[in-house]
Amino acid sequence: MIRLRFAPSPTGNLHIGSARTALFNYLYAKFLKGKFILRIEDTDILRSKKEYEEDIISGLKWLGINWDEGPGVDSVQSYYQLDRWKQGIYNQYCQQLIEEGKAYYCFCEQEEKDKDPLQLSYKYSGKCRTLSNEQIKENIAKKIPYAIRFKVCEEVVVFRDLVRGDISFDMALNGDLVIMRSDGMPTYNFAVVVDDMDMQITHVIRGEDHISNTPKQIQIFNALGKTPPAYGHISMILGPDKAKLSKRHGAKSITEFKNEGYLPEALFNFLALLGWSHPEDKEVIFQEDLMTVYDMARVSKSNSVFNIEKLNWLNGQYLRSYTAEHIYNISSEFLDGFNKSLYNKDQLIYILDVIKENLNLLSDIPTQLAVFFTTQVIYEKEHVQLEMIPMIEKFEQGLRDLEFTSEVISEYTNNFVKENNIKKGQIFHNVRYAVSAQQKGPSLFKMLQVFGKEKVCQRIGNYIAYVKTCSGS
RNA sequence: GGCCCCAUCGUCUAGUGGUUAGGACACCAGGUUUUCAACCUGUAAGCGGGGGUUCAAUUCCCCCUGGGGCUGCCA
Repeated sequence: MIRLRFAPSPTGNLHIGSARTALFNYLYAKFLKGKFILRIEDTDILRSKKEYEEDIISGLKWLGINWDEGPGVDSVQSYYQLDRWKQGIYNQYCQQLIEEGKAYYCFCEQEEKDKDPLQLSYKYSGKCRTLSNEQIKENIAKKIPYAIRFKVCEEVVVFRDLVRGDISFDMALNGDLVIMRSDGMPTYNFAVVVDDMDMQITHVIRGEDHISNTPKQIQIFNALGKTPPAYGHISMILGPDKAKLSKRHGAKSITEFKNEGYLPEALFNFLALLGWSHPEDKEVIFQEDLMTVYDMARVSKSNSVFNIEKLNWLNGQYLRSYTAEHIYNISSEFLDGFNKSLYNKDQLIYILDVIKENLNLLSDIPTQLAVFFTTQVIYEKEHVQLEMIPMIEKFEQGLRDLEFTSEVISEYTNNFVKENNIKKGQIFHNVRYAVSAQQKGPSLFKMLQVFGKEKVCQRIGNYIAYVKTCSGS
């Protein structure tokens, strides 16, 4: 059975980098027809917060990344490390290692390494490795705080990375590592191993920043008598300055993308393309299709810069492919600011259909919509064309007898232009300005239809009056 | 400092010894359009440097350079 997992620590919101890691695991699990598991690594009690956990969970759900096992899914076991710690799981395995002589009590004080920046290569001496049972008992009796260290084997560890091939580390360069802190909590490297082992994880896809943790985890797996999973390390996402995208470097949370009007499908698609490519170079790919082709063999090794322009384009592709009704259904928060009594639902959907082509983000809606809701049009002298006034007056008169649909108005306008021998653009421009005081905007006839005859004629009248006042006649 | 990873247009990438080095975003030009956008067409733009191996290197090896990561009783 194939089992992959995403194991975030709730010490921050779900940001673009960890969302991508989750997505790669999810997609690869689906590609292999396996299970995808969500596990919360909350052993850092100081920095973990419930609100972050909620943000991560809701962010994943919003993106459409669903887990087969994990929080919110019925199960006998917990997928929170804190719970598992309370059940004594880590302690049990730790005890096993101590008994087998593979781990030991360490009474050394916590190292302070930040004094001398040049002396960075620090390695624990292994001082407590050789403590006798008596000394250990004595120290415990004296209530000297202790941690448990894992005896690192001084060997070369080689593993075959799913995306990079063979990677080797000389473990003689590492000191023994702490697996249980003096406060009784397991450290990351120990807890992941225990959990991945217990949960029978077969493949671990994670960020490149974990490469150097891998040999340590492999040794712990071996010490526990289990085979480690396959590891695949994906590249990092970089900011426009090519620095690692982190919270302080403008790594936006998924919630922010949502609030800014991005569609989950588009973000999902975009993230899948960041460090992976479709065998046929496709760019717009739906989730269901991704699941059938998402092979790790097509994951690229180098870091990638986050390119917001492409995300915007992709978002527009998705948005424009939707019906106006669907857009209406998903954009309520961007519609909230508008006076609902002005139009009914059907009219609003019609308006959305009119402005749809101008949309990249859901958040573009308010700007595009504004012209339909303004009650006051304020003209400016410099945009006025006095010489066109007689023509506009005539145009407006003809409008009064029309059935007020965009098709009819369009036909009328075409004939009007022909009969009066004027340029199309002139009439369009002036009418647009008269009814909206804007130089540009949505398709004119559709806009007129939405406004309705009464409002259109009234505004044109106002405009004519304004121009006449301006000209001082 | 030590260890590890990486290196194709501005950006995301295809490419696994012989290609006119392909696509996408952005850009620029043209078309279409009442405007803006969208859309269509086209242009421009790239293998970091130096050594090898080979009849032949973007592709394989080494060095340099550059970028990134790790070097915690954080994850």
